Amino acid sequence: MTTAKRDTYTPETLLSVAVQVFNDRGYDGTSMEHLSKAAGISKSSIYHHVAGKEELLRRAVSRALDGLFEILDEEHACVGRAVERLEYVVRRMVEVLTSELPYVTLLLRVRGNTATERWALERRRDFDHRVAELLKAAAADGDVRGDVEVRLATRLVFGMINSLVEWYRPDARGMGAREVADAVVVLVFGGLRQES
Amino acid sequence: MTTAKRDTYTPETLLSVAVQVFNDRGYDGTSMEHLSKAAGISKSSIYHHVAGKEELLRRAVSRALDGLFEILDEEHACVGRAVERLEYVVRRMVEVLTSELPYVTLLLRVRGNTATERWALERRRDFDHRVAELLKAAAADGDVRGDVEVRLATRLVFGMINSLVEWYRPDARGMGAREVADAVVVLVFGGLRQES
DNA sequence: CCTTGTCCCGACCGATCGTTCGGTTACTCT
DNA sequence: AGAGTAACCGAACGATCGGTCGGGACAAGG
Repeated sequence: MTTAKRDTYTPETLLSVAVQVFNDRGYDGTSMEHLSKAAGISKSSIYHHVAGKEELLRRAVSRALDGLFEILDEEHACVGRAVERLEYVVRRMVEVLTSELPYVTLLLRVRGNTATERWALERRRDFDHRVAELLKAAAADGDVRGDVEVRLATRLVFGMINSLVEWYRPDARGMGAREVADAVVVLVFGGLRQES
Repeated sequence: MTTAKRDTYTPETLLSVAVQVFNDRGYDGTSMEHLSKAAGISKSSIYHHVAGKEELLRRAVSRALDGLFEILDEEHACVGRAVERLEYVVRRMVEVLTSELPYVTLLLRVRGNTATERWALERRRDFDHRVAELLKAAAADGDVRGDVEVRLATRLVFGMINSLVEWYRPDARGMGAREVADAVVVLVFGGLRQES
């Protein structure tokens, strides 16, 4: 009775379809007609499951943001030397980006046209600031180079990590999330140059 | 007679206004009504200068792509050790990104919904491949670490550089294009860790 | 059998989309 | 002054937008 198997849509399964289309065409470039074609149900049927287009967006970016913020509550992100906590957060960010790829992709592309989008942008900024403070602490410890501004370095590192959503595809053989996380950590902390 | 001063719009001046609005609201999220408000002329007047919305997009991404491809033709990008050519290209990319910021921003956000957008994506891929070959050559020379896949490293470095369009603003005091270029080169090649 | 509720549909709503058109200004050149 | 034209405008086009509405199909429970 509780979780009887249904072959119909739930708000969650519909969301996974919608997010894919949003990422393909862009949120503004996606019409409810596009969604209905992709989901295989009529346009009006969508409104039986969700309140509208913007609710789909809100659910998606919420899921992405929740996944990111959970990182900061984990033990390894809270205790220990700042530079090690930073490395842990970077690695976990890559893991969340890859495991929640379509949702994070959508989050990183919101422009701020609606109230929902502006709320998403604000929460993103909060997360960025939390990580920036971590890097600042690592710099104060002397574990991170001091010749690059903390704010600037944070943005560049975020840029590298967030670029995952532009090219990472989970089905690519020989390129697991773990391998990407290792590469990101190596490049972020060690750089491109050969260490002889 | 040749370049008599006019206080009216040309396709170029109109483009600079349009690109700003495109970047604010997203291309699909921008209506011709939005453009007319921002430009201070009526919607129909826009069509006196350009063929339509898509031509504005094509002009903008063309300008960005031309600026990027010109880098590869410059002397320092063609002669010398691969790792040094790579460093030059990275530095010049940052300069082009900052000097042509709104146009490159628009370029990096096209999704591929129209023929124009797909053409832009294809040219972008060409450019990426050219730089990837440079990094590959540097790896063959032994000047770049071999424990990270060339393709992966290229994408991550591009991600860091391209993220400029998400936060760099030319009016920010104390943060010139030169300073950003230096920081990018330092981080890309040397990494975040303190070199003692 | 009949009711109840879930799930879905076609038809339609007012609004807005990108674009077109006929016509009016306002400046340039002779 | 008159002709020519670049720049602009309001009104309207068909299409599509996000969303609504009344009702049909179908399974579960009585």
